[in-house]
Amino acid sequence: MKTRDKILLSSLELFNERGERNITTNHIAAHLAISPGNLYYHFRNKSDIIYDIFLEYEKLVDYYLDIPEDRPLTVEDMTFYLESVFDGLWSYRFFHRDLEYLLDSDARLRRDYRDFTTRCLAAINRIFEKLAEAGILQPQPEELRSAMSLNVWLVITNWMAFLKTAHASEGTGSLTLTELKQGIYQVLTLELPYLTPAYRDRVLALREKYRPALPEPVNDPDLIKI
Amino acid sequence: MKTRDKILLSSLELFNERGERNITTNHIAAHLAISPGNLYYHFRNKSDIIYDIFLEYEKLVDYYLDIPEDRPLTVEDMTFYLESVFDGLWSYRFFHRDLEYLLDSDARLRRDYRDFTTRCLAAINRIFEKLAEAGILQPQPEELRSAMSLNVWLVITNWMAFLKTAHASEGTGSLTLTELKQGIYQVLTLELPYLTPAYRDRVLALREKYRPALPEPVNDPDLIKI
DNA sequence: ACATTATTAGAGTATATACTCTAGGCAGTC
DNA sequence: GACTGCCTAGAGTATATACTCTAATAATGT
Repeated sequence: MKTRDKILLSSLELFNERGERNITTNHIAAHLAISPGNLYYHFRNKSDIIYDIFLEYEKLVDYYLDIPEDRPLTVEDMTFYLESVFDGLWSYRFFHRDLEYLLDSDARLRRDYRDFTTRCLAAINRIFEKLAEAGILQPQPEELRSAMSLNVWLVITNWMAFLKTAHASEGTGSLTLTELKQGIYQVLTLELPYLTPAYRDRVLALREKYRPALPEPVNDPDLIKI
Repeated sequence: MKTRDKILLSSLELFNERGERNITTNHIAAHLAISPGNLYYHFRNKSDIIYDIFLEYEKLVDYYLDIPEDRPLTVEDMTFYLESVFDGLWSYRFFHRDLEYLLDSDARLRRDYRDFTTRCLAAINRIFEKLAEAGILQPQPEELRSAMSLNVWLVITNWMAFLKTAHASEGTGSLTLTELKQGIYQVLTLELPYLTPAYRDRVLALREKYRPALPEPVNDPDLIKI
């Protein structure tokens, strides 16, 4: 693998595990056992590394959120979207953690992220629309649909931060992909009132699959440690 | 005013405006025209300043979220809760911005914030319960109510971060209290499907008051700059 | 008046961080 | 074999940051 790609990979790994704020370019170089000079040969600065990682993230999510326009959506599609989005969020979880600072330090990133958000919101909106066309959700006026889409976006992007703060310990091992996907439970909770009778039971059953093991995730007394 | 209090006040102001990450203890001292030594006479370290500010924040929100148990809740109460919570969020907005880092650097804060979250979620839950008792919302099983409360919490605590990222510029002046309160619109959107027919129109009218001026807040092309 | 305590100034320090600079290795190729 | 273009090492640097230390000044009590 090329050094440039190794830098991106290691950076992502370290950022995810310990937070962008805690990882310096020297850390990244040391982790790869290369010299700082070498790192700076491949990237002009730390921002450029982060920007490149964002481009990967963007590409991944755009790929996941591609909506087929030639056929109706199914419950399986919805499951896939939810699973995929949370997978992506997990893989690039450092990004949302320090989002505001990152956007403040890089105008490029700010602009691109803004467009990215707009695209995501439009995709969520379109998914709702198509789920209504497919008879899974009751059709709703555009105004309500876009407010709902925004709520879904807020829940999705904030779910991980919530989990981290709700946890007692700060270790990386105490937050798992499984827990993260309980966010799907929360998103499905948002859809609940709009389900058509025909699909209600089916989606309710799906939601159950993601229900947190303990009655209240917040009160999780860490009896069960991973 | 005592120096100690001036330090807390200035810190909060600077943190809110430029982010905790960008404000050093030397900045705070310089802003107050006092020496670093003086600052460190009053606070052992930066974490202690932040912790004290959190205690204020906690106290404020706990005060706001005090729920009267001797009478039913009204729509005015609900409005008050929403307005108050967003006011508090605005006054201490730096806190949620760097939350994860702050919790990772201070075990005390982590523990206290966890309890704070639990209390807030319980309060939201209780508000929903009492709004149902008052005939404003349809009663729901505890399981759904707590999932809803969590969604409300996620929307509230993430709303500001969303606004900041959705904005094109990074200036502090471009984000206003009015915009922030459009978050109330989003929270009321969550309640919408559970409103009783008797109160539906009234809450819908209330919600309209907070509706974003432009059709899509995300696409806000900054035509109207504050 | 005197002693004690609380507060403040301001220079200073150890460490970290993002980044630079120079020298050189290594593959291919004429 | 030497030239060229890409890659790498590693020492080094300017700046920032959280925090310390000493001495002086103000406030307070007796």
